[in-house]
Amino acid sequence: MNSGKITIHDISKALNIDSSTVSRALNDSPRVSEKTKERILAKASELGYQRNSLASNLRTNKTYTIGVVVPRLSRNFFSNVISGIEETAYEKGYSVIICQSLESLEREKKIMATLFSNRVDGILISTSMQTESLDHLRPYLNHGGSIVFYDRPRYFEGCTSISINDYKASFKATEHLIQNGCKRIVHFAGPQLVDLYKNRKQGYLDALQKYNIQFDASLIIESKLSEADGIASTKRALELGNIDGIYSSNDTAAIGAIKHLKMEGINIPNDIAVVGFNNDPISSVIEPSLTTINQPDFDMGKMASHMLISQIEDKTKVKDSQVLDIDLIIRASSLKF
Amino acid sequence: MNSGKITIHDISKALNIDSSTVSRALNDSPRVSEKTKERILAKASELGYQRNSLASNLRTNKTYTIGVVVPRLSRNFFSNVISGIEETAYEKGYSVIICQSLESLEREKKIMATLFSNRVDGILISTSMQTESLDHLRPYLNHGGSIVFYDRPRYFEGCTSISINDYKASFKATEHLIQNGCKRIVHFAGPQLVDLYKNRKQGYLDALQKYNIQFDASLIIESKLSEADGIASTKRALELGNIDGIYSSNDTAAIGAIKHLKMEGINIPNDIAVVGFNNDPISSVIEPSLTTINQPDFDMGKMASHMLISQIEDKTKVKDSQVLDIDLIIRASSLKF
DNA sequence: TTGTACGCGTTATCAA
DNA sequence: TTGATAACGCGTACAA
Repeated sequence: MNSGKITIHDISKALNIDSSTVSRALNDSPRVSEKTKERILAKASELGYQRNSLASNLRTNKTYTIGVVVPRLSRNFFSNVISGIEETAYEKGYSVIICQSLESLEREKKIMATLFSNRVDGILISTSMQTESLDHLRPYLNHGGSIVFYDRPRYFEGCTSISINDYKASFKATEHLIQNGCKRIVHFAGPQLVDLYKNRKQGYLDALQKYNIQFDASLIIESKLSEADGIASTKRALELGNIDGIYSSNDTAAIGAIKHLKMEGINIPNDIAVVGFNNDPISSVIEPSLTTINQPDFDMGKMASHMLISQIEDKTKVKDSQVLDIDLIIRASSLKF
Repeated sequence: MNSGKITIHDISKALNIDSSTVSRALNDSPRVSEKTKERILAKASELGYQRNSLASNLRTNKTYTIGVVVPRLSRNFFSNVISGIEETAYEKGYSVIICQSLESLEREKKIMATLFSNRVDGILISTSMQTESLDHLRPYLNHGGSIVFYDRPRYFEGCTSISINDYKASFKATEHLIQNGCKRIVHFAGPQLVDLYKNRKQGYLDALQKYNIQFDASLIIESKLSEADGIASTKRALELGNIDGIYSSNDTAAIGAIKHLKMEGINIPNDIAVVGFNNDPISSVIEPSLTTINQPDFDMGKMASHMLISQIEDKTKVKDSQVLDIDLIIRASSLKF
């Protein structure tokens, strides 16, 4: 009982051994005889001793904790990334503090201050959509902290990033539609202030160019890519006439498209083929099942966590940013007969 | 630059003011004159001072951190709960440490030790499927920590729980099938060592009884409720003959059922109606769309977080456990003509 | 192998 | 209103 207030000094007194020896024993130092080590460990568990990491961390200036800043936890993609992060962190003996920016720069700044004051050993961050300048990260870096960007890569003072090759994925997706006979492909683009969506658009454009398909600016419809946006964009696309393919920057909007096309009695894929991006669980369930890009979310989290921890533990080795490849998952929505 | 190593002593020296006064100023204590307060704050930001919470926490024995133990982050339900937890915690000035047990008791024990040693102010936990005894929580409680159980309620030493009325929800779901003409309803039950699944089964049983439908033990098929389990269970159900309804303890298995029934050319809902549990995003997309139980996951997280923090901040007030109500979302899979 | 002595950065207590 | 001092619990040079 009352096991929480036991300190090394209590063990020290109970055994008439100096607290420094107790400390060494608990840290399994070789500079303590096996015999006293055993006595100490026995007493520790008898008293229900639990180390106070606060004191230990203060003393050693090391917390075995990493901070994760995520735009929004409830998005499937991010929660899978975090799941991966947590897994690797756990294996390496690190705890994970999670904070959501909700795409707000102000929150992101507060979060950085909190993580700093808690002296986390490193930070994994996917910056908010509002974040342009990265000045608020500087104090933490100057302090000697390590930062790795995930999902949304940034170039910043020797920090590394881990992300997905959006351009290439997008190129592949568009190419796939072309090879399945599409000539007039509408692109549902995301907010162009986000690099990731810019890259997806560029991949689309370059694929068209490679196959000598003439570019028509009206075929690019920008939105925030919600399901409702997908429906609205589809309506606009149908008004353009002669559309035979839709490539959406995410699955959510693509699902909207499929729903609307079905309602209009348009055959997918023969009249209009559809390709999405993300490989949401839904994409395999909807009918017709949705061709899409699979992102290695879980693995991305594992790798990010791995990169960060190896940077924390071996500062000398400068690592390179990583760009993960992506798979095109071909399903019914794009295979014309 | 080098802004990380600034302590209150540096400010103290630079201004020739004692560090205790600096500390008071930084904590906005009323016992410092406005004038010196201003000077101190100015100097602090000039030097790029960042408080060291480790030291502060050690001294005050308070961390403004709560630990969350979750069986599996990548499940939609849990990530939404955590999203809610994080939201309320952030509002109240608490950070959140997240740990996954992956349904392993061994991991859960380690996690408890870590959270304890980090002196988190409170813990929100959904115990693993392997967890029967709660002895590993005792040291933390004795220490004076607060624990709130979420999703999977437990009775334990004055701790409170927040959960969902699984029994009632299950009763409702089964009743709905009966009222739609089902006479022989198969129940996909989850692992019966988990209370939650026990309650769901009981709700099913009691609904049958209320409507004088004779009980047939072979109609209850237990599994871990993966999609593959759902398919396997459906095969077994079909062998039983004369089935006209399936009530599954989660959507995942229900989706498996729908897929298999469609493959067999069985009409849903006219031949066999299907009801799930969880209101996964998929449930509204699959065809036919799935009737299911909606759980207020995000709100549950907010409330859990709220309960815990108010317990932390006002130990005297003993709160009651909460049971949240649930909605039956009626869709195409259960409406017979 | 063990003990001595001190410091990590902050805050609480007491005195001025 | 401010200053001096000790204490939170642990880890580590250094000495023995």
